[in-house]
Amino acid sequence: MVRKPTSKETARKPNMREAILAAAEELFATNGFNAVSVRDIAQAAGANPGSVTYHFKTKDGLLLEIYRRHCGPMNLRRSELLAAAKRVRDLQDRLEAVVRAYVVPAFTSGSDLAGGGARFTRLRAVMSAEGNEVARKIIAQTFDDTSHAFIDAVHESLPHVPRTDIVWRSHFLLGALYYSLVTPDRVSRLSRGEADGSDAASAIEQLVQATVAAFQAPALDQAVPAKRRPVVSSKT
Amino acid sequence: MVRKPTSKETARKPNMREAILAAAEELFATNGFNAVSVRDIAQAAGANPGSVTYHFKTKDGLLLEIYRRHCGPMNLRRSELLAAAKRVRDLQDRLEAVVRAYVVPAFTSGSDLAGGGARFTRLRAVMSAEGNEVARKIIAQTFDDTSHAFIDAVHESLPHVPRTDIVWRSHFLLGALYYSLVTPDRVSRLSRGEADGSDAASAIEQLVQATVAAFQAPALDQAVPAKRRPVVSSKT
DNA sequence: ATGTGATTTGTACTATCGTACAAAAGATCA
DNA sequence: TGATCTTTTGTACGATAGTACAAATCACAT
Repeated sequence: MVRKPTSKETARKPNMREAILAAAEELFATNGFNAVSVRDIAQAAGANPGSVTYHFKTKDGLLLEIYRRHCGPMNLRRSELLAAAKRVRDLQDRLEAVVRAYVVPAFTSGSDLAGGGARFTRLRAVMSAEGNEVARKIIAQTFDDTSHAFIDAVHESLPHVPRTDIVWRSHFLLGALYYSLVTPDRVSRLSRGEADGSDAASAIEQLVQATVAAFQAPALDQAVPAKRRPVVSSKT
Repeated sequence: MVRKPTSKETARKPNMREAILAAAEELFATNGFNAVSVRDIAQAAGANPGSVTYHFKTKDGLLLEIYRRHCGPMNLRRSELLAAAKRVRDLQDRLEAVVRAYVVPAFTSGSDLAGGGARFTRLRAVMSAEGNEVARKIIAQTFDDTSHAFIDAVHESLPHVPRTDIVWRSHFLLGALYYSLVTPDRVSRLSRGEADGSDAASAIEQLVQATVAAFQAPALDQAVPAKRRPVVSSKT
């Protein structure tokens, strides 16, 4: 409707397919999958609803393509950073480098996809929360390898911590990472404006620092030696 | 149970209202708000779709009532546990008790609502991820007080850590907490069966231990060079 | 310029959504 | 019992969902 029969020189539409992907990514990441209609996406991309069907066949197909578009580059970037991190000699520094190799690609773009890192990570967070079927399949078969590699690398830096504990803590890391991208405003609010939750650099530094410390916590087995128990007693 | 006396005040029938609430809570928590239809809820509760409208007027009203049902008891429980935790003398033990006061009510039932703790927390996680409007309003005005009280309590145990850092780390804690309830299977999978992600006791212990360590991490200020003060720029 | 294949548009179809509302069924008490 | 209030049922309505598809339009090699 807003279409203007201007000359072809002015605003040349580079690629409608890309516009649809970008719009869908943004809308899915902020509102969830089911809350966004194909018409919403088309409108945001300045396209026709039928165009979405043409390029991606179904709404699920569109989501699938978004994943396909990002998974490769992000995992590649993680592998590179992880490989580099493993070459750090000092164990303490290596741990931090390993954590950073996991965190940084999630916040920043890992390829030519403009600023896609944080947006795609947020998308994954939302799809994960919604229990989206399409997402779950891809995630499990695409990211588990990376996660295992990450866990192993952390374990190498912390041989005295049981692998189980490391799995838990890396799980917490991912949850914290997701949540930081989902509701950054909460950080700003709770800090009474002293911190900006949507500042990626701050988020990364804070997350890396906190996570390294969490990984370095004593193993759980010997940490609960029957001394502590008093406060948690009440139960229903 | 099968009392004979009739009093208009007490509700003791096979309450359909309760069944609808429980079914909605479960379905929303696992599939998100928009993916679940009123008819799905009615069917799961063994009720008629019209019954949902009768009791809760709208779908939003149903979600609202779920929140109303849980917020009070959970915050009350947290306040009690936090008050008890603050009486712990040893600073190290107190910090752990404070964290536990925040974590435990999220995993376990805080009232007579059967096993509602974890389910409701998961619901909150999902609504948060979906950016649900109804949820956001209630959350901000109901949980921010609790969060501030928690942050202050942590800060008292760690006076040398800037409040901003504590806000970030408590934010990470909530993210980790949410994610543990959203995809517990991931923990089981990544640990190759050695850990059970859906075991609340393990999750609590792991989360408390990791979080205490994260809170105790050195302050960030000296870890990050200058170049701070980016101020909140208007975002999209 | 023209033909050809790729893309975009407009529209229509069916299914399902949230919600409304009248009638049926229970419950309560004079 | 019959009157009255509460709850449940059944059904219907308008809106919107995902998708299909033919017509219109565009890009470009010839």
